[in-house]
Amino acid sequence: MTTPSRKATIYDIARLSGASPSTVSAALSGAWKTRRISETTVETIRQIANAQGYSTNMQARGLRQARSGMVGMVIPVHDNRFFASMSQSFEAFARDRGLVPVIASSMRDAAEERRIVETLISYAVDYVFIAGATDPDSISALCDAAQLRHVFVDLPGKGAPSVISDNYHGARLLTQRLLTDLIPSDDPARDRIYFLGGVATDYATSRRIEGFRDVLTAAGHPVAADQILTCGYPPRRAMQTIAELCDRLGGLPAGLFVNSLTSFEGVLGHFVGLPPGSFDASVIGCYDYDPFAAYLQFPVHMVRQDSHRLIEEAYRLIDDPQPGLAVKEVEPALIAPRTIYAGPFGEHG
Amino acid sequence: MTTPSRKATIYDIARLSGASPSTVSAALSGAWKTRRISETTVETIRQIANAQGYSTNMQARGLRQARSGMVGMVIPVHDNRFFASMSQSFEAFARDRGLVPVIASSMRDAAEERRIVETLISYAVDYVFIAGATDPDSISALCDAAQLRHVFVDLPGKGAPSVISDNYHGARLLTQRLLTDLIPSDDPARDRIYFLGGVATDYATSRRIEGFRDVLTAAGHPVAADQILTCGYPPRRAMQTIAELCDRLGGLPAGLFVNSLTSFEGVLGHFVGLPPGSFDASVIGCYDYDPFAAYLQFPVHMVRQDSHRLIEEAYRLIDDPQPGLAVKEVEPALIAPRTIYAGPFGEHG
DNA sequence: CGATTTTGCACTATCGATTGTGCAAGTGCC
DNA sequence: GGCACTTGCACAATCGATAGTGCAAAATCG
Repeated sequence: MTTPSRKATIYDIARLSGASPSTVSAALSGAWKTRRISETTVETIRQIANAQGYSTNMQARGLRQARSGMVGMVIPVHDNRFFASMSQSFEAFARDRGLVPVIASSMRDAAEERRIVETLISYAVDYVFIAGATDPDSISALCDAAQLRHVFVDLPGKGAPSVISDNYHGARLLTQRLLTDLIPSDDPARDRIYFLGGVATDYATSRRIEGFRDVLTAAGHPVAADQILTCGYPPRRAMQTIAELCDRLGGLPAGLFVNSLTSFEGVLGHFVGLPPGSFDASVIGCYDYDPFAAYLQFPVHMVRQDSHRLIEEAYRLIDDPQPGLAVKEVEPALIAPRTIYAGPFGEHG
Repeated sequence: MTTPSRKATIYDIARLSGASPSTVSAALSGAWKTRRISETTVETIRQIANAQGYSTNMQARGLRQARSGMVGMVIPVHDNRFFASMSQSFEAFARDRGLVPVIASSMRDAAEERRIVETLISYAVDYVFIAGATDPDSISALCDAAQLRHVFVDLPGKGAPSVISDNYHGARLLTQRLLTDLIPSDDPARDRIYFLGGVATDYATSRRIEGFRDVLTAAGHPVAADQILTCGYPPRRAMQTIAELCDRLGGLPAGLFVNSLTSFEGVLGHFVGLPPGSFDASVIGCYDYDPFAAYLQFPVHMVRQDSHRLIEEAYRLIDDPQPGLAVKEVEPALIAPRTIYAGPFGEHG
């Protein structure tokens, strides 16, 4: 086996094998059956290609075929359990179908999101998934112009099929659970469940607030405006907000529905300053799951979104597009405190 | 603005503007200054291109230039805090230099790792980072054959520059810390610090064991073979191993050095069954950081690897390759229990 | 004003693959 | 043996961009 100074092409293999470039192409791309190339010729070519360390130039193939064999996915951030596990599933499914996954994060910035999609279009990805879209309509416009199939995940868009987590139902489950465990307080001010974190106009958050509100209202606990503390996602904001709340109430509320792990991180930052036993009279829940958060000093009920299913359904929608506008909802699960969840990728590290 | 049925090309823009395709190319690619195209012509072309929603076909450009404008990175898994935050940094740096990041996970499988690198080569990525390589030499051989610049991250290779976390030093820091907090037990069997998790032949783990051993030995606590429990990464294995250890010792050891978050997850799975107060006489540390793990019922000392710096240095090595074989080590930091780390991306969620 | 230089652009080959088409040699059948 | 098929492959066009080169018109100069 010689070491060629440049990468071998089908022309090199053609020269070495005495066949024509088109024959080499057919032999190596698998098209030889339909192109009536004899199996012996194919075998010869394969061996030479192997010896030369040949590999297809995907840019050339892609140019000719106007496809690239890549699938794109846009996520808000990588370093978040939910999205990271979506990435993992996305990649596994992509590989199953022989596609190359390209994952980019938008940092929740609409302009960045658009730029990413434009870039993916430039690279002729075969289709693209947009998770947690900031501006779905704008994305759909871009994709339509480029005739690019796309699916929204976790946050629905009007311009394309969507797969979302059933946030309303998840929030109901968690709220119900908190309500069941609630220890009535003699202090009426503290005797309520508070919703903390996220942005009220975000689709997911607004659905969760609806679920939260509906369950409480139905149980005869009307929800006041000051019970909904949508202070954004950063831990620091949540830390400040919970501190102010505790100040105002003169202690922890009877119940707390934390809307995201990052907010929960901030909540913990405050809790650490409290004396032990402070949590005994409170029930706490968090939308989203983290194995370590499940093992804190106090029990935490968590909701685990099924990112694997979300992606699975997204691929399904790409494969056979439904007539009309499909919105598929995937049920999340309530995870009891101190339970290690072993999911599709739960065993890896 | 009309909506073309297919994506506009430079030929369409050429027809519409009356210029030649090569002029259009130069105008839009930025090469017009050196190609002496007048600024008014460029402006006209730009407007038409804009109106047509033109975007460069990167496959065509890549084919011609034998580059793609993409940078590849291979990581073991996405859903792991350390690697996810590496992804985030990798992506940010890539975008800063106008490159498209492509991240793929190998699931710690050498064959998969090779396949990914071969694929990246097929797509003509400009260079590639391999994090936590399973078989670095084999990867280097592949890259050399394709004349592809590459850097190893977190686990060094002999065939290319490497940036690694200073595992030895990190392990020393953590061990020292555990030693300082150690509460001497009257039961000599339990009065030792145990190392739990990982695979002894893994580069990172072996370096950590060295650090662990050296600190203990120097402090007059020789390390017996049964103190090193490298049971792999999956939580379940760690859970079983710690259970057996506690059985054997008749309780928790005085100190525990857990080698990874996933192992720590398993350890917690066992701890949850123990009565409260069981941890009072033990000091516990974990190599790797997780904000929630830092807030458990008992204090946990954690080591935080600086993934951002690792990637930064990796890009540096790609930019100006050092003569000889560079191995850059990046220092990890010891994080006290109950501290929220706010790093480059610590504020997002 | 003629010679020389500069400006501004068009022409054309090229990157490495795929794909529609053409054609000679071989095969089967009567 | 002659005709119709089939087999097995080569030829050439093509995808959309970039880059080397050539050339007319405009500008500059003495």
